[in-house]
Amino acid sequence: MINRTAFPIRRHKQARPQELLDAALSLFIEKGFAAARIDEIAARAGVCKGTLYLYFDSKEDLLKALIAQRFSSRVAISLHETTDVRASPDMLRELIATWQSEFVAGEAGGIVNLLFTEARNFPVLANFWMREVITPTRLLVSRIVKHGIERAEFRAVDPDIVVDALVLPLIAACLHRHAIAPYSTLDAVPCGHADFNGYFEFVLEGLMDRPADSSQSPNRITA
Amino acid sequence: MINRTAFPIRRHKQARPQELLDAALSLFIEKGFAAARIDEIAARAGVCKGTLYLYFDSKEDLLKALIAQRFSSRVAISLHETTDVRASPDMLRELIATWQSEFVAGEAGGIVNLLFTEARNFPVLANFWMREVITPTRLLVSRIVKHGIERAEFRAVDPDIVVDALVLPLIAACLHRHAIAPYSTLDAVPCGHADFNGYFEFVLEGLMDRPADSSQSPNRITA
Amino acid sequence: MINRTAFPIRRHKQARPQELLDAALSLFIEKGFAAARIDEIAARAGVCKGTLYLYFDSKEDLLKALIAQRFSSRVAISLHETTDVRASPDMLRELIATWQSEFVAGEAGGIVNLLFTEARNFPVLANFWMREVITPTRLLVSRIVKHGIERAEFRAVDPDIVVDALVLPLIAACLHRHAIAPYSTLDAVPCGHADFNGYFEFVLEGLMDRPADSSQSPNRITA
Amino acid sequence: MINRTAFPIRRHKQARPQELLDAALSLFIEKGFAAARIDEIAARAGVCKGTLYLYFDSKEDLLKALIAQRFSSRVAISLHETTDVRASPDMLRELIATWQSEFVAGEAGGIVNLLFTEARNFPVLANFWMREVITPTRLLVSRIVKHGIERAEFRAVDPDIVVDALVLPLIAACLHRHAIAPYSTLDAVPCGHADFNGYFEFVLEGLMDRPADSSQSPNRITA
DNA sequence: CATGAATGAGGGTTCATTCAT
DNA sequence: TATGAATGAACCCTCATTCAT
Repeated sequence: MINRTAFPIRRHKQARPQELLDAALSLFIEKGFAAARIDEIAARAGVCKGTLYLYFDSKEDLLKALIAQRFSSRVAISLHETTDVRASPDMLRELIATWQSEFVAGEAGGIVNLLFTEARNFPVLANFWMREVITPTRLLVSRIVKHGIERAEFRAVDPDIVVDALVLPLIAACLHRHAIAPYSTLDAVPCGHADFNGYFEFVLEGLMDRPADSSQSPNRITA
Repeated sequence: MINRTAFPIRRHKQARPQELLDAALSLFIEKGFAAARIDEIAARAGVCKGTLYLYFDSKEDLLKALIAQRFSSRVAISLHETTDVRASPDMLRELIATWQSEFVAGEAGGIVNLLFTEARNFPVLANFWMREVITPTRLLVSRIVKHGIERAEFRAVDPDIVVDALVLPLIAACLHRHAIAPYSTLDAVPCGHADFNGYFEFVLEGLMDRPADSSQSPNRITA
Repeated sequence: MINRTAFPIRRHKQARPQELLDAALSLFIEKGFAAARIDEIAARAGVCKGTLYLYFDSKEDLLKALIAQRFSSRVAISLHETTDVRASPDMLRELIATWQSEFVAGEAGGIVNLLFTEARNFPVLANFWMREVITPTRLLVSRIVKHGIERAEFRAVDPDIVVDALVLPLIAACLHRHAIAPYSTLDAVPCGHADFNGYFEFVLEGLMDRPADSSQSPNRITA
Repeated sequence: MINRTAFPIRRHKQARPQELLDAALSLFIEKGFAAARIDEIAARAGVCKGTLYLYFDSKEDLLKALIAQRFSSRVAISLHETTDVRASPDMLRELIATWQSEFVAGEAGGIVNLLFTEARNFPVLANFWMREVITPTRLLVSRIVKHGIERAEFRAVDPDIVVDALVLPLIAACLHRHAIAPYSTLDAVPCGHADFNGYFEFVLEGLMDRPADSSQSPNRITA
């Protein structure tokens, strides 16, 4: 049908599985798992339907492979790596910036949205989200906060509350960005700032025992 | 088979459409739109499959009717009602408590989750969410904050940031509660406190120009 | 497509399952389980593909239902019923005649052939054949023979050998009739006589201690 | 990948077709024609799937080649060879023993089972069975019996009946052994004696005009 | 109005066959 | 000659929708 012969047909290709995974991920994100058609995934990867089954046992297997690859490696490991680093407000700032750029602004958030959408049908996703993402992230932020409190940089607040203040808005912004924004014509009012810098400083100020000179805050409005 | 009409068990026929809508909503929330079976919706409403089509043209029509009825009226109106009330920190406290009890702790959050899940296939849901929920809520919170700043109760911060701090965690907690928690075996570490009181006080303290005596804060940890 | 409307469409029909079973059996016998198409079974029963799944869970379920119905009831029970009857050579004669007319001459043998063909893929069939058909049949014949020996009507031979002599040829003839004969153009030489009377008398004569006057035997050839 | 030709492990290329035929036959016997996978046949022959198509046009072609080679030559010829031998009871005894050991006890019966199973789809198999196996076998046995009757060793019975008595149980036992026994857990009661000696003597005794001293029969039970 | 048996398009999956290397 | 990745027709099964009763 399609002029395959016009371009050199790529065979014996080791990259096939990855192409299929990429195609599957993009379609799962676009349409959801159930609505994504095997034919379309294969077509997007430039192969026909049967070829997909040379590399993956089933549609569900595609999703599981995606989880194993995209989450367990990239996301989780990148978080664990920072676990040992010395805690500091700058670390928090950096962590939030990374999350924001990757999950809210970037496309990785599509996976998070997929995860929330499909957790019902694939409970392994729910467990993965808790074990590999939420738990280590909350732990990391919690440690930094405790460290700050011990060194008297921060007020003595319940660290879990600070974790909520830092992590939950990012999740909400991520889900809004990928589940709502693309389909709404009314996104003039953003849900969650494109740039969380201001938000982070606000939380940090709330952590400081004495906002020495709050006029320095970039969030201050000079009426 | 049996002449059920002989018994007064049969509800008024006028209630039929509403029973079907209720059944549809509960199943959409439980299983998602795609996975909800017409047979099961009809069965839950106490009628047979064919009867459903006397009242609704299609499965999609069911969801659209639900949107028109449940979303546009109940949820939105309850929020609008509070719009005109005089702004104050207590109002914020109350607003957050209402949200928390209804959407995070209660079952109404299932609708929010459905909304996020199906916005892709039914963009009207995305628009509804923005127009009827997010925009008025943010506007309301924003007014209260501005009012507080004008009266010098609050520091002069960007009101949108406070809105983010108050609204986004509630959304994240709501979605976590309904999309992740029921399917995860690892919810020992909650995502978002069951009770947002502590969180709210933390944000409020961050809003105060001088946390005069922060030892009054319930979040303070007495080392 | 087909002028369904020409004939009154039969709906609400309780006979549907049986019509489907009949259609399935005839196609399984004709083509084997694997080669029988669900579409064709449904068409032969006068319904469309999906209708079949209102009554049976799967293609395999069709076969299992057939086994339960055709084997466990008709064949097995008819054999068990005769278990208590008083043993006699006439009983043997009758038993063999019944088998011959039903399994060799009649269509029931198609089921036996199906059973031999599909036992590999559905071991339950092999067990059923042994438990419900072979074991009780051999037991019955064995009892009759033992009874005859005790009453000195028969020579004292190993009953199992007589069972072999009576049962195995019937099985072979049945399988030949349904697996080979319809597809061979060379069946001029039959494999197993159409009528087992002569064969039975031959075996019976072999059982008699003294073929008193073998000239009475119908098998005797007067050279 | 690895240059296998560097090692003498690679068989002569001329042997390739035969290796494929052997692999195909063994798989056809094990799983049946339809369930045997081309991939597995090729793998068992030590080549890859595509190579098979260098030697055979299709899966069906494989079976046809097998028929031409294995069935028409080996089996049939071995039977024809005995056709000319002088008839005698000992010949019958030997013939039955050969059949028993080869087709019932041995693996050659798998071919017979394959033949019965696939005759429907490949009528040439049915014709082969009749022309090359059944007809000559029955003819041979018939001749021996007639010879015995002429020499007054046997009673004057219809030779076809004796053929049935001798041939059909072997066929039934063969098919039972290969189609039922491997898949049944209830083979405690055998269908057809493992050793047909007793059976043969029983038939032979029935053939004798006067079982002069039947106490010599090994089948006699000494009550 | 209400029923529920029937429909049939469309999905995921298998596997004999092909063909560029 | 040999490979094995790719193909795609055909299968079983699902389920929203229809319609005779």
